[in-house]
Amino acid sequence: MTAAPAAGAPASPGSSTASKSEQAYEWLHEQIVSGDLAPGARLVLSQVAEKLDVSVVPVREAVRRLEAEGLVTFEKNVGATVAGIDPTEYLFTMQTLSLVEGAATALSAPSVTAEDIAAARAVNERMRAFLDPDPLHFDPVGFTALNREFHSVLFERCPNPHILELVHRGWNRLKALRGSTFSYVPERAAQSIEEHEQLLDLIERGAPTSEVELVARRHRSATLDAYLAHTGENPGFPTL
Amino acid sequence: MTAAPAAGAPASPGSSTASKSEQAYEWLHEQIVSGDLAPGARLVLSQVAEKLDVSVVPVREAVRRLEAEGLVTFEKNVGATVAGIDPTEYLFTMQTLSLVEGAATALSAPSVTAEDIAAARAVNERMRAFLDPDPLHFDPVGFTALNREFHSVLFERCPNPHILELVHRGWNRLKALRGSTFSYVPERAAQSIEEHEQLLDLIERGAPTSEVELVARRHRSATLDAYLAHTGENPGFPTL
DNA sequence: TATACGATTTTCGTATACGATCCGCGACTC
DNA sequence: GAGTCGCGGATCGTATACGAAAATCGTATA
Repeated sequence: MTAAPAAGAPASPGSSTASKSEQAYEWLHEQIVSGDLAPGARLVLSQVAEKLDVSVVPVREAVRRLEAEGLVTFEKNVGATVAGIDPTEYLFTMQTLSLVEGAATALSAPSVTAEDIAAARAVNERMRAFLDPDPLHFDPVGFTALNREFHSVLFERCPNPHILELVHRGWNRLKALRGSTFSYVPERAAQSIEEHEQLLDLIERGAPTSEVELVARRHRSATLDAYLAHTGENPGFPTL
Repeated sequence: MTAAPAAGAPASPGSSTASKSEQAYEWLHEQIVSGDLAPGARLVLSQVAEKLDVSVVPVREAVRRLEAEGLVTFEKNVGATVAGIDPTEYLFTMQTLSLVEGAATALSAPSVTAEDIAAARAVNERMRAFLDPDPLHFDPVGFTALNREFHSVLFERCPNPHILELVHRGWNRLKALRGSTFSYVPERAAQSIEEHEQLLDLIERGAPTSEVELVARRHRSATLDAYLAHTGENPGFPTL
């Protein structure tokens, strides 16, 4: 993952020594987004503490931060579990991401350089390569990773740090709830790549902010719609 | 403040005893949004702990949660301070709020009842009353409170809990950084009331979601623009 | 007088200890 | 035999204690 700092992490480059609380946070965060800790898994403070060779106090703080980010749920006197089992959660997360990512992409657009565009195109071509050989053993995980890399290039220059962080959080949540949309609806992959081209063209030729936002938002909404169509579900709430 | 639960607060009504960590969180949250703790104020853990008659450990947790919400900033080995001094912070917060509140209002619209509309109209009339007597001693604080009440009615039915929480956080941040826009640009108040009417009409007649979103977003952006025009500043970043 | 250095103080960071709460299992009663 | 009560293990919640880092202030020196 290229440019995807742990959302909310202080991550000051010059920080000499990371506090243990920070270590615990990073370790847990990594375990969760990498999928080593599956959704629903219990997080026992003392066990985590022992594993990292620290006391429970820093671990508690780390868990609280993860809770605020929505990566874990916490119940008083019961404990923490890795969040994200519920499928409606997936819907809400995708919808929120379409909102904030659309905005972030639009706000980034004016600052995106020709090099950025070129880099994004390169990533998109690598995604296309994933498609070609044989539609049958398509690798949704690798494809999704590239997908994030592609979009990262386009939204990382967002000047509004709040919105940018919301985008990071959204992506992290999605990564935590394993199986991306592309696992369920591989057909969507090809269309996605085409929309990426369209988006790049738009940015390249300096299209109005509002238009970039709309296209970026729809791009993600379309992925969500594909998922819904596949599961035969009804959103249960209005679409933006 | 009618419907404005502390964002992210577990707040289960049946929770018999609130943990001390929870108490500390609520107390600090209240102090901050009410303005009793001004932006920039230092939060010394031991002092807060003593004041609440608890140990520092629960206070630390509370501060971490507030940090994740953006109400306080935290520096390693230095301590926590109430966030929100920077004027650019204000810009970013308003911009983010315009994004998420616009969406929340649009998503709520289909669920808004005739009673809701009536309630909102009533609030808007009370706002108008604030205006009438004499433009000179206009009360921006009271006006802002009503303003939040008005908008609360329109976005609280948002079915996406993530987006709704983001809206709450945005409003809380704004409240923390004292002096609303209306303090600086009282002229904006009158126009704001008119836009409220317009928004209500739109929702009442079941306008398309996208239109509601646009109007709600612009309504907030316009307040931001008024502020910028007043300070003579340039956004420094694109507008949505 | 300005500056650099070092001691002191303040405050944070973490470990350890102990009480409180919840959950599961077995015994007792109807 | 089914349901309920009570006990014990597991885990969380918080207090206290001590070490570490940073800020502050005073002093000595150029």
